[in-house]
Amino acid sequence: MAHSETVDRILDAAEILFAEKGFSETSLRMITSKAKVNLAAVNYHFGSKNALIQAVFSRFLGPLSRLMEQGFKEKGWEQDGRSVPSLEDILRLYTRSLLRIPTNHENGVSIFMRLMGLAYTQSQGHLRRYLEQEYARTFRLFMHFVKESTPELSKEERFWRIQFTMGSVAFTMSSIQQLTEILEDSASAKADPEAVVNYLVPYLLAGLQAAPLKSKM
Amino acid sequence: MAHSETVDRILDAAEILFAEKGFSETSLRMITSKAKVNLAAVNYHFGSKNALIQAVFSRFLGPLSRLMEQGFKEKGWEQDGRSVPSLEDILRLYTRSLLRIPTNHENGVSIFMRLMGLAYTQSQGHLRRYLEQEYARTFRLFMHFVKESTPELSKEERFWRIQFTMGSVAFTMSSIQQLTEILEDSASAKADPEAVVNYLVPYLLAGLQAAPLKSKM
DNA sequence: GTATGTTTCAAACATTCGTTTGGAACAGTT
DNA sequence: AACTGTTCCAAACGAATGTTTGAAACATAC
Repeated sequence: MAHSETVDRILDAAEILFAEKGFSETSLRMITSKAKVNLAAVNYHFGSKNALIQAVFSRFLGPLSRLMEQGFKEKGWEQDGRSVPSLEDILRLYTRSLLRIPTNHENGVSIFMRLMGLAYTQSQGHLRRYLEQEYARTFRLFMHFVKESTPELSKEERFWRIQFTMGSVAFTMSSIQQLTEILEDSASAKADPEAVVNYLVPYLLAGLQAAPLKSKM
Repeated sequence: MAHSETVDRILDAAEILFAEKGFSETSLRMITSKAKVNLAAVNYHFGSKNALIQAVFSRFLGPLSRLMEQGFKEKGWEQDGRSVPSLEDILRLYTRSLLRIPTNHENGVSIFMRLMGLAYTQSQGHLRRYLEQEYARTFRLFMHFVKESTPELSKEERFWRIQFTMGSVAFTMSSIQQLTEILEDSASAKADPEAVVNYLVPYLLAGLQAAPLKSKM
């Protein structure tokens, strides 16, 4: 249940394989052979494959939630209070929290982002439900801040812009590995997640703050 | 091979189920029972499940490519020529082409967009290869126009912004069905793909044209 | 040392998967 | 009528899946 050598090995192997191939395309046998544990270990320690998938996520999500809420407090932001952080501050806090998730592997951050992208697009019913339940609080907080920072937008327009924003993040992060490889072939610079975020924030900021379209062309 | 009642029924059922569940999560038996044809019909007419997946895409991509190239010619844009369309014109042309793909079902456009999103995130090797090969021309044309319209951006910055843009489109469209349902619950307006595009274009435009970040915070 | 609770392991389980098979049904031609 | 090529269909195939089993191995306590 709690901590164990075997449990960690399974989680380490699983998160890598899930990120590489997706959930359905990764079999328990791939995981257990990569982790060098017995096949039955997954069902023994986690109960089922779906439970393992959720366990992989919660190992990331726990620390991430704590990082974000800690950031709120440090900056003195309160949901009920009157302080209204700027959009850039909000985006910076969220992206920086993402980048600072503690992980085992070197590419842990990339892996987690890829997993989040997969979770959103690959419509695994149980996972979506789990994330919504586990993350409703953090997500609503983000919505709240965006709302206070973009009072000029209509409710609908703001809703869609948040979707576009999440789409950029999820999609980019879900393919960040392949993308950086493409870029490193042509250009010379090594593109780590931190650099990508520095490109991402101004883009998202401009999109969220854009003047709405008045009339259709 | 060519046209047949059975072939169409299989394609119709397959594209809906793929869009709903994903490729790996959809079995041939689900498809054939929904299409009310024999299980062996898929392998008889298409050869394999992977070939069926590609057939589903080519039924969309053929008309889409023709719509886009027709748009280029109508506007007098040429890849080698000197005419430099504005970014907004480019985005408008691409999104309008997407919206005008001829389909059988009522929600055909949403289905196709969802499929494109899945194709990009769900790393189906064969499908990615097929799309890159089939679509290289159209994609490079888009890159070319964006490059000419954003001369102030560095090569790297432009690369990433194009990724962010594609992410917004792919992600939003891949979940447009669920998202509109959410919105229709809270708000009253019905959000069809055309309306979403009218929200999307200004957002993307602003992001692509944003001033690059000078220094890291 | 014996007993107890936990973890590991090889083997088997039942299902489901994509694919193949061989003949029936059908259409068109000679 | 007899032949030919295409399409359909029930049935089966082998492989792979997630899960379960029951005994072995291990550790810890009495």
